[in-house]
Amino acid sequence: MIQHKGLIGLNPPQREAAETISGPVLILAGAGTGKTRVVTTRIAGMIYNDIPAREILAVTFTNKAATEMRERVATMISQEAAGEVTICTFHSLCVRILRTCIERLGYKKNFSIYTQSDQLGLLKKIIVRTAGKDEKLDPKMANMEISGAKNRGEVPGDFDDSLIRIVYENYQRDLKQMNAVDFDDLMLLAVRGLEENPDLRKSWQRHFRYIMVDEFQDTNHLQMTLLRLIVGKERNICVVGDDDQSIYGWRGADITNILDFERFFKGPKIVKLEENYRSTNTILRLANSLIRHNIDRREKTLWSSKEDGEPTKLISMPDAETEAEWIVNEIHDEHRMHDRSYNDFAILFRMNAQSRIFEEQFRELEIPYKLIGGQSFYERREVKDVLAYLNVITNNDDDVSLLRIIASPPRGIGGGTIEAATTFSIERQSSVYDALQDIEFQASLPKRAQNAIGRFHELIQRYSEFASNPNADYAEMTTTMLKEINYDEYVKKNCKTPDEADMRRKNVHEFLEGMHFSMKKKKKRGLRGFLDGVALMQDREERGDEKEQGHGVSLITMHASKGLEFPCCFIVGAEEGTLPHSRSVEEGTRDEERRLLYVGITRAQECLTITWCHSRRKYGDPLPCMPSSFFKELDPEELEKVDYKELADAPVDEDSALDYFARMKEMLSQ
DNA sequence: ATGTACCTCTTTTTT
DNA sequence: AGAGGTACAT
Repeated sequence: MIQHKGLIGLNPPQREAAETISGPVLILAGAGTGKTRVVTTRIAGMIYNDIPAREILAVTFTNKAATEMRERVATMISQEAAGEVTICTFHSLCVRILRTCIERLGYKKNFSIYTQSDQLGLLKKIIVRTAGKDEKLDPKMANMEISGAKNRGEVPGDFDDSLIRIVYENYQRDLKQMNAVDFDDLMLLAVRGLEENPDLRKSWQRHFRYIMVDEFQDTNHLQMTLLRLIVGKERNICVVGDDDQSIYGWRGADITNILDFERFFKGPKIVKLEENYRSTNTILRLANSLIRHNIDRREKTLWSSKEDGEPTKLISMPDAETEAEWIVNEIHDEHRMHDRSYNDFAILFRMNAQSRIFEEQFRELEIPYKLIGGQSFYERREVKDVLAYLNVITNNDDDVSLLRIIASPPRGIGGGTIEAATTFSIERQSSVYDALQDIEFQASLPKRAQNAIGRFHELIQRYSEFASNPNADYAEMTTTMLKEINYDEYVKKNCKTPDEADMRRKNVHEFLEGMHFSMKKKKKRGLRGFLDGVALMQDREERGDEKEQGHGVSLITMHASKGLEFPCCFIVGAEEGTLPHSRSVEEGTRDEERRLLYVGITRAQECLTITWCHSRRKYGDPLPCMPSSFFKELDPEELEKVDYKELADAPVDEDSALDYFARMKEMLSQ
């Protein structure tokens, strides 16, 4: 291994992790231990050691992580070499594999990718169709079951429950009929493609001789299988992760992948990173004291060379309104009196619904905030409509998208016709689009409906043809089409307020601009490629250089906070039933909730406050609450327990008050 | 075929 | 408290 300047400044374990480039490597990187730095240095090191950049693959979970890694690698090595390294998400890797081989698996090349909401829509229809309207099987539940089954490699026949078995069967059949795949299929089919075709397997193994995986604790069974298929004889696989931050078990992440890594790749070099560069020792000791209570884990103890800090405050609040009010005031004061940037603060909660009350408070005091996560841009109704049009244009068989657009805007094809067409398509095993065109089917319809279908068909056909030209300007095409169908008017009609209409119109506009921009940047990937990109992108940013990232206090779920850090964190709503969530207690996944709190605690750099409420509204009316049972597990030495009453009666801090007046004076004198 | 009013049900986390 | 769905009216 040739030394290079990137290695300077790494601590000994970091350096060891970065320098070991052949054979299996497991890097156990605790929170805030400089994981990304190690990974990027490792990639740079490989390049310095003359490993061709194109043979390196780094897999992440999110587009955001991939982009970040790409950028950081680019600062360490030549721009050119950085561009040759493949850094992508699991899902886009699979799309890449499938676009070349999916025909061998019985799908057409132009397959559509269904997002979660597409899946749920389809499942709901199937449930109604097979079990009747008042079936209480929740589509979300069904989706979870099916997704779990796919990840475990189970077929419908493996289900005892006959309803879910039939729904699973129908779901899979319909997807294939529509030439569509869901997120799990992406993994599943890529795995199947590689398993069934040794030639493909060989060629991908030769292509990527060096493989790295980020956030390895989040991998599921299928992803592990995929890795084992593309890792060649040299076994140059390096995984980085932290079992203590495994918080996606409910989504199929299999923590045994990291706990039993040796079982899959024998004799790995294991490196532990425990020196933390983020938090005060006070916070780290608190975090360590909590996570120690998990039994199945790789022992790690975070430490820092930094000094101790303020003890963590544990505050009880009467209710969620007071909690929000107090915290927002606290942030306001900190900002005014100690000149702290609003960017330094984050409010961490268990579920998105908890953010609303904080938003209200922030708006009242006119404090800037940013909601991280939440509804994605691409989940907005109007954006989904436009996407559905584009999906139908690229893949006529995509029934879910077709049914979405066929009455948006209304064009004289109503419920009756749609239902008849759906039934007909099921009988004939054809797509709804084809059913609509069927002469026999049309004969059963009134003249009016026939004409309406004719016009709709002509529209789609015309744009499909246009889109098949690889050099077409798709953004321009979409704009024209939306004008032709008078989409603006439709949006306006369906909005309660003019403001809302404006907003939606702006979203469509923004989408078109993003599309224009993205098509210009990556010209050759075509409309299909653009749609793939959108389907695989939950993170809203990537299109966002022009738009300011937004600044202010971060409102974020603990799940979404993984990987981030803030000087001051507030973990709110730490009540039994919310922070270990009641459902996780029922399901026996309390350990994962503990890790979630651990992730929350380790986000804080300098100060941390944890709050809980004696009472919280649920479904509208107040409900008494108990403090989180995790409090007993936190080292009391590191905590300062406070009751809200003490805060309310507390005299104003004299120093800060003086400081504040001094500032005001200064401001006024200018 | 479309639009409106009420009624229900829901609330975990999302790559 | 809010969204989404159903039933009914236009």
